[in-house]
Amino acid sequence: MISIMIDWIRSLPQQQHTYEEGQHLFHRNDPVRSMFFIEEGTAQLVRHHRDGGVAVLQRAGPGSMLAEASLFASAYHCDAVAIEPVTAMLIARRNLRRLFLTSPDFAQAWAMHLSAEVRNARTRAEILSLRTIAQRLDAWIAEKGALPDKGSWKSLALEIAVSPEALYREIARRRQ
Amino acid sequence: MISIMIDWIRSLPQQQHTYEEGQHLFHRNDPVRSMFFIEEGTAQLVRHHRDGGVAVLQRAGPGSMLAEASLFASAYHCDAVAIEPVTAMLIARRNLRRLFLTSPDFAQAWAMHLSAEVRNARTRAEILSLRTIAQRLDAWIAEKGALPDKGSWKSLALEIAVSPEALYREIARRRQ
DNA sequence: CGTCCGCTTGACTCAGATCAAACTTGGTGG
DNA sequence: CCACCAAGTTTGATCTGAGTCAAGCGGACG
Repeated sequence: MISIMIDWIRSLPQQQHTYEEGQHLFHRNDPVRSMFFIEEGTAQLVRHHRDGGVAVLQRAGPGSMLAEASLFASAYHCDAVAIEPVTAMLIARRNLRRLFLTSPDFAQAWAMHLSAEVRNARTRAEILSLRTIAQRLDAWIAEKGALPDKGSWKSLALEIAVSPEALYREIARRRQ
Repeated sequence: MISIMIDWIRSLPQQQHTYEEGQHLFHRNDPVRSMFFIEEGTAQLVRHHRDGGVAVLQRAGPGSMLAEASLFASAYHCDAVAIEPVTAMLIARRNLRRLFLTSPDFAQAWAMHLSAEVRNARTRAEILSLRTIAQRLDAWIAEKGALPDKGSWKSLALEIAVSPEALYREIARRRQ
């Protein structure tokens, strides 16, 4: 999906930036100047609540795009934070915009990418609307194919919004 | 947002259809032939689980588009059901596609619309990842501005995935 | 006037959050 | 090579928010 777009994006002027763990790539309400293309590391889109809690809107690993939804927006609608050292390609928004407006093929690839994001986000919401851990895990597995490897169960717990302990227990129960 | 696109869409050949309550506008895996523009009534995108439960991916009322994410997909990824009598405008996909590919302005409007859907869906997921009713209601209100009127609390409960009774209690608590 | 539906409230139950303590593992530095 | 540390995992005990069942209320509408 994204891979279709890479060729186009690579043809635009770009600038590489690195970010340390915990550093912000951008802040909510910042004017949108660049689009971010993650080459290494992982960044998260997060939103802060008045009660101090943070909610993760999206995790973006190598090969994914950050803030695709902002190409035609005037300001970012959330924060982007590196959760490990990140290398990112920055593409000036106006260049990407020009490409979009002049190349129908790129525009189509972009629309397909956005559509995939819509589906992803809706699927996540669908999973989160289930009431029990067992159901959420089933739905997650139905979507992704299989349970991930051991080291990443904690972040899976975060993704499906259950406590790690509860998820461990559910997994243990299934191993019976 | 959508209003920007209406003018364009209106210029295409269209066909009006009506659907009764409970009738399907399309089924999952059906080949995508048309895009649906709701004029009257309400339809829902739903997905069925093996355990018989249904999950609502999206509610679409008058003025909104159904299956925008399918313009470049080959098959629908969920079912669409009328939850009350629906009048919809059907636009042949190939016409909309041609418009997208030939009009950069329309393509931009379309991309903006998809971006808005991405944000909506992510916001919904964000709300659903909160653990208590109070938090979900706060987040919902922060997003939409205010508590809806009395007749629609039940569907609000559905949207934030809590039982109606629990929501009523939370609202009552706030009226103290 | 009766029926339907959304709302209200009570009582009970339980899945899962939270706190807590141990155990596995990989990596780091002495 | 080993002590040590940090993360993730495992398991136990306790508590509570919210789901469920149930019974009653009130307005809309044929």
